[in-house]
Amino acid sequence: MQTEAKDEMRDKILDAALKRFTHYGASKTTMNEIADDLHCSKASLYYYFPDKKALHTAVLLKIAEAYFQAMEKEAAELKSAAQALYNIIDLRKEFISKFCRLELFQIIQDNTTFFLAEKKKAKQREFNIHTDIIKAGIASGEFNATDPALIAELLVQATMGLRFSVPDHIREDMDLDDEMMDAIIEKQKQLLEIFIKGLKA
Amino acid sequence: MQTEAKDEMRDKILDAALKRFTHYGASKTTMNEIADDLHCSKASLYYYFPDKKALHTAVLLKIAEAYFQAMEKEAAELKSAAQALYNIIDLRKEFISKFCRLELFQIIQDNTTFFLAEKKKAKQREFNIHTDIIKAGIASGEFNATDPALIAELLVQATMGLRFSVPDHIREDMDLDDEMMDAIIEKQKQLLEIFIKGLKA
DNA sequence: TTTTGACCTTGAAACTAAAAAAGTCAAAAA
DNA sequence: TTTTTGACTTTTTTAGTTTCAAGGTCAAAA
Repeated sequence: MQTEAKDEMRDKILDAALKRFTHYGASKTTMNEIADDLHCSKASLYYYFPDKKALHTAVLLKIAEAYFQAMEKEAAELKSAAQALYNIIDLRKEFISKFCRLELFQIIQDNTTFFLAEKKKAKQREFNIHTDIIKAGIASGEFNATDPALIAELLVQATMGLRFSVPDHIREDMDLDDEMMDAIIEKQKQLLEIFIKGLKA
Repeated sequence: MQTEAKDEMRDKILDAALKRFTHYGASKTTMNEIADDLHCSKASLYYYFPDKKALHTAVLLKIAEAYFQAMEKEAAELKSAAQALYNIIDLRKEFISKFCRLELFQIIQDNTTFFLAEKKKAKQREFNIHTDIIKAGIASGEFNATDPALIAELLVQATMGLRFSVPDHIREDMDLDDEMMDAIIEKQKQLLEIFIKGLKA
């Protein structure tokens, strides 16, 4: 069966690409370099991916999948809804630290219909995870709210927004140093604390 | 006395510049155009302002002053702390709608030591206003919190952050259409609602 | 003290050429 | 038949250059 071997090669390409991207950034990585790493020809890459953008997208989708699965695991195994929300903040930090060098922002800036749709799906998935956690919190009597979905969206957006409003200037590459990162995480947790209090009221 | 007349001319220049900036954007406005509007020579402008950036800065400081004074008035006349916080959201919207065409972002991107310091001062002033409102809320028994300054900073940053996290993409010029603007204001008020509940707990 | 015309200087577009990387394809290999 | 490849074309990026509008200066005038 051809598809098995094909999927395997596809995966090898994704791994090689991810390595290059994390090390040198997506924009500085050429198709030839990836091919050389794999000891194959550039033309082979084009047998598996229609173009460079498709490769970028596939890499991004792959790591996004890992991110969401980690979150979903957190949500599934939760003991306390509040604790799950705190843990997700740390999870997100880990993810960003790990993959910030990819220059995802470049890919994410792409505003084609396809990509806007993918972004929307990803946002929705994150909202849903939070909705489930908040629902669990309501069910257990930990929280008190009527519209979990609305609350979840608001919480995610308010938390993410701090990433932009806490730094005193937004760098072009949207990158931030460790110190700033920690300051943001700290603020996110402070906000979550008040937010949770608000949900208990 | 020369300073009086000088200040008057300086003000006329600022008004003319503001008009041009709001109509065509700061980057599309030339010193010659401003001079022509005032029926004076470009060289005259340079008698009052050392360079174009100084003019930009002076215009920005002028409208910022009006913005802060409106906020401070709101804070001074407050009946309910919660209501004051809601009103400030509307005040901010009004301000942004009015001056978004200036292309302030360009000026704000300037990261010289001087400008970073000015930005810091402005942020601090906004924090202070919020701190005072929250302190008033605590004093009146409306809120229950131990660190008003920390809460104020968090509230401002969380609110402002929504400006970036609610839109599905951040435009280069940081501009947003009316529809998006309304969505953001709505979110800001929702957040404020929960935030205030959290402060009452 | 303030204004100005004439002048100098600078920086952002607008081209250009060269290089590098993206992308294609017919033929070979598996 | 599926996969791979070298040799090829096309597109994009970069670096160098020119040009011109806009920024900025100054000595003289008002």
